[in-house]
Amino acid sequence: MYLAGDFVREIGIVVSGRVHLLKGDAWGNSNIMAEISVGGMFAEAVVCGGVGVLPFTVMAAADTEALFADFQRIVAACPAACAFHALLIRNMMGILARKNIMLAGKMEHITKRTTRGKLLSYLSEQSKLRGSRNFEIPFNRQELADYLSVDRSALSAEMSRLKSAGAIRYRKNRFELLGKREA
Amino acid sequence: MYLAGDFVREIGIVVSGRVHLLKGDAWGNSNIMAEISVGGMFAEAVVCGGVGVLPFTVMAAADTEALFADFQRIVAACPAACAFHALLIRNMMGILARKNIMLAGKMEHITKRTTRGKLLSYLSEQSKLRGSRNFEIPFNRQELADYLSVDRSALSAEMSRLKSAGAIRYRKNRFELLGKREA
DNA sequence: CCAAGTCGGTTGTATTTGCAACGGAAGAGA
DNA sequence: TCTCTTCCGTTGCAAATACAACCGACTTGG
Repeated sequence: MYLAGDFVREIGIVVSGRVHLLKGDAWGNSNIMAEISVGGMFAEAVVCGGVGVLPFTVMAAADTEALFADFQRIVAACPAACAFHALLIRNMMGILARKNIMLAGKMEHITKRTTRGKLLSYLSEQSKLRGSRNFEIPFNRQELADYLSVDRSALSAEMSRLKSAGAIRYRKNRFELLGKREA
Repeated sequence: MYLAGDFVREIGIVVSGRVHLLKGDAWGNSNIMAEISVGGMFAEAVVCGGVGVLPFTVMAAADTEALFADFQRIVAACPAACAFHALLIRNMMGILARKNIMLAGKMEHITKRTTRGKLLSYLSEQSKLRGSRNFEIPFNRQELADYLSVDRSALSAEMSRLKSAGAIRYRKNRFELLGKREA
């Protein structure tokens, strides 16, 4: 277990079991921010960014085996000579870059102030992603609501309003964007 | 100018002038997501992540000079031999990692559903960051409201309530967290 | 000293949202 | 078929929020 504020040099990789990332506020409340399951990685940004100070607490949620890699040393040790290390770094760069894209995309939806804005932003992105105005999304209602951080029933209600306004059509997780612009 | 959806292989660096990143939705509306000024970088995550497809439109906002670097080739060209390239990749990894941390941190605040939650989450983080319950933040009210994506006056009002509840104290951009836990 | 601008707190109101509860539809399994 | 469960749309209501407007404190420049 690592505590928030600890200085870490090692990236963690969950080999078996699972790990919870906890965040505590200044008043002593804490809650689970994420669960890392087998194959998942944690603390990679902190280590690769050279920050070192953990912004969360890492706690095993069950009998867990984790692998720790001193990435700082890997990065520093053989600056140019070793093909393996160069590949590791390149792969890590790719992982971090893709995570950046995911985070930036989600941020774009969530920063919209209304449920309608968040929903349309998300649907618009998905539509472009699939290259069609008719597409399926990988979430059910509850998951979508969590992703956009809104209430499920409020999301359902908003979807109904958009449907009766003629902006979208949907059934289950298949959506179609129509011509009316209601953004 | 690059259009959203274009395939890019090159990272852009603004040498003079400035560049706007635009996002358009499925209904034809578009708005400015970010402004990159001199020294700033764009499209780096897309290129480094190997995704290639731009999720936004890049447009010069004035007479602008930009430098384009084919990072894909830098990464691929000399897989291990060249010390310069290895350093470039390491630095890029660091940049992406730190950006990840910033994004994840902001996400944590914004996903709170109430203004109070967002504010306390932010203040709590700042407090830990500075290592004291008495600290200054780098935002004025309007900037803080924008960062947390809430209304400025609503933010002010919430701060007043927290103050009279005995949870925080503040003057200008200096804050103090008190004992009462109102999270 | 005055005028104009900026910043931030307050208030009132119309909207929006979260929340709890209910009910129908669809699917799984006995 | 019957029951149990899950998913999701709907509704009513209390609470939270955005929005617009206003005001006072401060600052800046003349």
